Amino acid sequence: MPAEPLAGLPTPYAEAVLDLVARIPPGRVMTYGDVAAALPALGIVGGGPRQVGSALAQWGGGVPWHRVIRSDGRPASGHEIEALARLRAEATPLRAAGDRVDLPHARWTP
DNA sequence: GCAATGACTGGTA
DNA sequence: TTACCAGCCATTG
Repeated sequence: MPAEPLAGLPTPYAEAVLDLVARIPPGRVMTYGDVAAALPALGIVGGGPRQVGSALAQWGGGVPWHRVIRSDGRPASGHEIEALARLRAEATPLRAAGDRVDLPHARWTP
């Protein structure tokens, strides 16, 4: 069955992004920059935070994309409400205001 | 082949 | 704390 609802084939970089995002444990998060920085360690080179965002925007429907946030602790633009709701449901450490992730505590690295 | 785009980042105000 | 700016780089049209 088709797992990708959109375009034909994810790029190799996108596949690596999806694979890594799928490994993020519940209650933890990674920033787009962290994901981009971790890919070379998996054998994938090139790209940057923007390519991670693009990959999730197109093919992120099958992975916990809400566990990937911006460097300032805020979730992806356009999905902040839904992402925060899911993070809260997973007991992800949030800041007192409850509108951002407590990065120092919630950040995860493979 | 070239120009525009984007679920970003870091620095400065 | 938020807001704006310039740089970044694969993907897309």
